[in-house]
Amino acid sequence: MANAPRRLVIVESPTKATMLTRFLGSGYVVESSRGHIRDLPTNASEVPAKYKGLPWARLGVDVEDDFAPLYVVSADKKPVIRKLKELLKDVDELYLATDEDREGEAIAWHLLAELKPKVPVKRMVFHEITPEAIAAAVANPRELDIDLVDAQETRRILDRLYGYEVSPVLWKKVMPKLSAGRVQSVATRLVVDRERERMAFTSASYWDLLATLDAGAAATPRKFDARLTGLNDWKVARGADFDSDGKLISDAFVVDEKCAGDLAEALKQARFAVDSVEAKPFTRRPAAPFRTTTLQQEAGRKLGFTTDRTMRVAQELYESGYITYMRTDSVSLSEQAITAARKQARALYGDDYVPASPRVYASKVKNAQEAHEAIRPAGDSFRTPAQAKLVGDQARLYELIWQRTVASQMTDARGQAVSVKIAAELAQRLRAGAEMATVDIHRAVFSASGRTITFPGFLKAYADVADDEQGEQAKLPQLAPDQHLDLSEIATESHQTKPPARYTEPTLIAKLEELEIGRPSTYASIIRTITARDYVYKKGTALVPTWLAFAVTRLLVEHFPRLVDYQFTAALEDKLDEIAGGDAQRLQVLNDFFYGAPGHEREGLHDMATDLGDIDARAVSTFPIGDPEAGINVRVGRYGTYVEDAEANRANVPEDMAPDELTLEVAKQLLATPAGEERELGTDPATGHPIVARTGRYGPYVTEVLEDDESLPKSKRPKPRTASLFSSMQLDTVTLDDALKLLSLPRLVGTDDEGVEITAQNGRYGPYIKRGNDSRTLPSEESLFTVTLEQAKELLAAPRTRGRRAAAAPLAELGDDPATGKPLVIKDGRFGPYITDGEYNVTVPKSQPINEVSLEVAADLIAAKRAKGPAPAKKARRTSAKSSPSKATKASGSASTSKKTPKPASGASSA
DNA sequence: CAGTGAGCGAGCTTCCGCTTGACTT
Repeated sequence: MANAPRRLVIVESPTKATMLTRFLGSGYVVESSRGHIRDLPTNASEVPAKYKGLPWARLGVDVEDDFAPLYVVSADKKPVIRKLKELLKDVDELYLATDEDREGEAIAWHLLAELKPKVPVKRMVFHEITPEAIAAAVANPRELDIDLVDAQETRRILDRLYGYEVSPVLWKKVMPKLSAGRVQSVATRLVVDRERERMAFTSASYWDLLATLDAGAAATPRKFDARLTGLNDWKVARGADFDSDGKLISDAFVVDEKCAGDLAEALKQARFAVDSVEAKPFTRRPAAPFRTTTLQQEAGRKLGFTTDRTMRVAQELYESGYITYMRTDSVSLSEQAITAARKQARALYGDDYVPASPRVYASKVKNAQEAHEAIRPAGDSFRTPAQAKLVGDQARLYELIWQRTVASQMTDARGQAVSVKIAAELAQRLRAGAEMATVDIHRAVFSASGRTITFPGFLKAYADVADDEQGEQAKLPQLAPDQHLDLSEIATESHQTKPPARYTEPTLIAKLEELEIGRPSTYASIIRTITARDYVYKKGTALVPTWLAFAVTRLLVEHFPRLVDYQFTAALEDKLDEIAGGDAQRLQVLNDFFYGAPGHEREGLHDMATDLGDIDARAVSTFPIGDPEAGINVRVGRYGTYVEDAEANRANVPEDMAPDELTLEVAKQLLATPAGEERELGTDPATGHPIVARTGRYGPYVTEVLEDDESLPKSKRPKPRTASLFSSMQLDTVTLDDALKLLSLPRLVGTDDEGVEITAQNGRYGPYIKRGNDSRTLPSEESLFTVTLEQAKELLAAPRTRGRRAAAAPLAELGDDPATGKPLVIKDGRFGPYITDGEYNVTVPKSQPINEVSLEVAADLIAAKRAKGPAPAKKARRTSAKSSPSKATKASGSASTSKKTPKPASGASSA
């Protein structure tokens, strides 16, 4: 007993660890890493002190040394590492059982690098948790796949370089805090491009007829509907016959309103008879079991869940053991699951509903990594929804998953598709069409179709949305050619072609999956990111782009075209596969991406993100509305989006107005309406001008309304007096008296001995007095009205550096810097407490309590600052792209910027 | 996007993929 070897098995998910513990029994300790355990530092606070100040610290990747990454264990991962190290002390072997995909392999490698185990290490993989699978995994360990780890690291570094080099371009050219990335920027572009299609779309209108026909008392159903589809021997135009410009693209006949009305009238006298009946058998196969994206789509369509909600509920079901892992790109079921599904289908519906051999589904996802199974009920016999005894969202989502899984192992549905054509001969020819092309119509053709299910097969268990809609199709009676029909009702219907629909959360994610962008674990967060950045917002379920998204997308498309190319990620995936297969070098991939391929240095990210002179910030944010000749633009500004005409008149664009709603007419209307809310306070008795209170860019203010003399150019028109409210006043309570008082500013305080005027006024930094070019801040807003000439002269006589600054004593005096002899003090500044020696300033780190800052620490901080130099010198740009991939690696330091740690195989053979 | 005078210490924002954080007497 005591001699039996003890093993630590590390998996990624705690839930999986619990399940595994049950199967492995004594001798095994199973613990989880909870995902990745370390990563590149996200910001300066995560960069270890010894790397601070290095030019590449911001990136966490030393782009000058073969893109060596700097990895740190973030604060929330430290306890995990501590726990694992603790457990490692008492075992004889370590099994790294992270997922068998790129990320999982990398997690295993990071674990190895961080835990530095002294015991033998094995890499173990399994895709399903069954006794057999686990036994096989234990019996067949392998070594860590360093090429696969390399592929992951390349992906990680490239994403970092993209995100952290391009985002700052947006800060400079569009707005601070914006972001760009390989995934989010394409997601945003998709939504923007779709909106552009909608804006360019021209609708076409056409008409048709809907006839209700009576097949006689013996028929069931007796009445059915048929739609006009032909006239004489021409096809009648439908939506598909028009293109996005509203132009007819076929030789179909377009029925207009008059024609439709005339036809309806004429057809009341016509003879209707069945022309042809066509019946075709059809079969339908069940859909594959769920993977993450299809679950999100179906939960959205059938249950109305957002992707976030779907994933949250699925996580709950997974953690409580009801379903298998929910972040997967695989549609394959384990043997165990196939057996369970077939057994359940047979028990519930009978032998006829289960095919002779199991159905096998292959993944259609191109970059699928298949580390997990499809999403299905857990276990080797499924709990039916009733047995599961779940409630609420969990019950609904479980039922959906259960149905889809069981149905996926059931037989095809079979049925008959019937399509009927009915001809109506007009008693009199009808003349239709406009002057140029009039035609005679003598015959109208109507069509009706219906589907009947003869054997439901899998539909017994699971009907998808398409089936539901077809279920609503009216049944057709038995009909025979030449059978006479009576017209019961006839109605004209008008139709318009519709622009392409906006993306919804699930359809956007499905599109990203098709483009191989993003992973199951990130689909829901992609939506969160582009929403949080205000690139898109939801209108109902539709994703609508903002004008900000238009501006950002335009900048990227015009200046970083390669990075937002829809094929970029797919091509990258190919490269990563080559690296994983040992057929490509990561260094070359990164070099080409960052510095440009040899001879194409200009196309490297580094040059593109550095030379910003070409990017015209104003142009990027300006979009003409309608005809550019109209001179009306929509512009994305710091304070929101507005429209502007040639005379610089401006009006805000309401936040909930979708870009495709902002037509030229709407823009003109916006410009014609006075902006924003305002409150009329009354009339200035002195001038007769109305006085209003408004909220502006700098907060609430009052102003007088002058009649606009349209004949003068804007710059020549008289400017109305304006004044900010005092902080004691509010927009909805300010009175006319207050306003008049405010508008009386600036106040002439008096004239000094030299005859120079001293005035009191309110400004950007608050109240102040002014004498020529000299000024002093006043203590309060009220003092604008009370300050006397004497007080003003006194203020002006004092040096301006007095006042606040002199009053602000240092928070602490630390003593003299041993290096320079200068006194070090802590002062309170706009950005918090900082240490200064009079020349250099350093903000006190947040983690450091001010009263505990020692002289030594302060001196070190100042010294570090001094070492950086007085002004951050412009980074010298590399002139030669690296072309020698085989450079000596950096001396392997403790911070593990070097990747060449020995393989775990070192101890794999433990005999 | 209402207009208006100074002078002081900057430094941060951001990526994509893995995963679930937790307590206290």
